[in-house]
Amino acid sequence: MPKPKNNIRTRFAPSPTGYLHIGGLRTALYSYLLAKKNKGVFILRLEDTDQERLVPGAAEKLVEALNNFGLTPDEGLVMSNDKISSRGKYGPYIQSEKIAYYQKIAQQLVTENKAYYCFCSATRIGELRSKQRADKQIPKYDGFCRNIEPSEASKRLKMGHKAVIRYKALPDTKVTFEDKIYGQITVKSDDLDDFVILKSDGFPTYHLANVIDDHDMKITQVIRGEEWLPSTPKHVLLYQALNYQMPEFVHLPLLLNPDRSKLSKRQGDVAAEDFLTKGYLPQALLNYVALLGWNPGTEQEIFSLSELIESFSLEKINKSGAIFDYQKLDWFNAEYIRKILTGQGKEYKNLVALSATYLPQNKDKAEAVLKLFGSRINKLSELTELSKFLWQLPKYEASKLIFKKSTAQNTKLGLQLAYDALNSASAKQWKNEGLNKLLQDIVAKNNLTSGDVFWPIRFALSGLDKSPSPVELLEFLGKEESLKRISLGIGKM
RNA sequence: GGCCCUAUCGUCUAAUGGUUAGGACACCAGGUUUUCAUCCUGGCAAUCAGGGUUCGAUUCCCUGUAGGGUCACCA
Repeated sequence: MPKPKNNIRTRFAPSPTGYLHIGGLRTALYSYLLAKKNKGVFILRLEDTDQERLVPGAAEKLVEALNNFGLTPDEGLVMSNDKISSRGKYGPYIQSEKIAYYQKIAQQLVTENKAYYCFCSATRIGELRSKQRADKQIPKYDGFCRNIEPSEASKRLKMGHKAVIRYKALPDTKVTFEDKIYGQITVKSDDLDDFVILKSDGFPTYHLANVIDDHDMKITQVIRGEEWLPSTPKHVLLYQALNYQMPEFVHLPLLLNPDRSKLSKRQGDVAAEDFLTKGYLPQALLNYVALLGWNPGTEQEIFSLSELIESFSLEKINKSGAIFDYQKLDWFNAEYIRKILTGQGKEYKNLVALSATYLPQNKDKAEAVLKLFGSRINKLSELTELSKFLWQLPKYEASKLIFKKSTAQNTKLGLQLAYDALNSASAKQWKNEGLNKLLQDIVAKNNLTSGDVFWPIRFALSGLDKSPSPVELLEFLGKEESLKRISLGIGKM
């Protein structure tokens, strides 16, 4: 029996910042898609090796955020019974729980003379760097501790001197690796620093922990943002030094601000959760973000998650960064809202429930409000403002009741006739078709135009230049409230 | 500044060694409608520049230019 050729294992390995970055969402999505496409495994791991930047509850938030988008990990950090837990046999999936192991490996590299203890203080390093900068040199560690004898080093460690472990990069060699997106990349080792792999607090740096974990978790594709491309040679060096099998590197083009810089907090929202609270649907956001830097090779734009899995391929990812365009996102969101509104299933119920959160005083009316404004909004949060006039009597100038092609006389007549007709309308008639016929009849039988009847009623009901149709409003407001508003209108004439 | 990456409408993108360079968003105009939105029709708009290679280059190569990323005991 031949073994399955591609036992794909991908991972999303964020650091716990307290929120899911929109770029991270896309990285997670692509990782998820590649795994699912190949019947592989998608893993969530937490890279929390920076003790100074610990954010409480960050792991939970991350798992939840991913769940919101349907990107549930097969392995690693998962939610069960509202609590975070680990699943899988390659853990720990939280790096801070694995410190001793990283230390052991770092020390092993020292033993093998592939790394060394460095006792330089932060002050010395800082001064070195500023001097180098002043001299227009590349800031780089000068190798001061490179040749300290092992016996000397252990003596100083025993005396309690603080030290980091640095990787010993060999001079005059080249590091070459193949990136699935960017192709072959070669860097001279002289351009590489003797980089730190273990910090003086005993925690590993990203470079070390990431390489060890990806190896331990048998990751086959390292998928991450392009900002990691310059440090990948360091990782390649570590893979070689540790005799690990190299994974495939897949660096994704960056998501950009409108000014083409890396997408940042400064210039708008970057937390996926913020988009959700603003009334973007997770499906829409995911769909939009999927198409930033990747295309299906067809002209299809609307994709469900399963359709994305179906169509996804690494080959269709492009190399240049993509500006995050809110207008296009709005369009996607509007498309999803409109599409969901035509159905009646689970998605529809969900949408109604979501809408209710934007109508805190009138939650029970969410479905009707959605029906009224669904085709008029880009995001659900707009419901709050748009629906305001439904809950309070409109204020407006009498002249506004008159349609531009109409007269005061006809308007007043139209309103009055409509009032009478509506007043005697039965409950059964108080529905879209019935109401429409009723108003049409008034127009036809009294030699009036639509503008003489429909416009003033709509205006009397809404007090707005732009609103849903009078029939829709009548239906929503009900007989009593509608008649009240119309008679107030007549009173103004 | 060193290193690395990138370059098609304003934006996201498709395509090709020979095309009227396609689509979507946005924008504009028209139609439908009582208004708005939806919907329909149409329009505007791009291969960064200069050299090669070639019968022919937007596509391949080089240089330039522009933009970005990165140069931490952060990830």
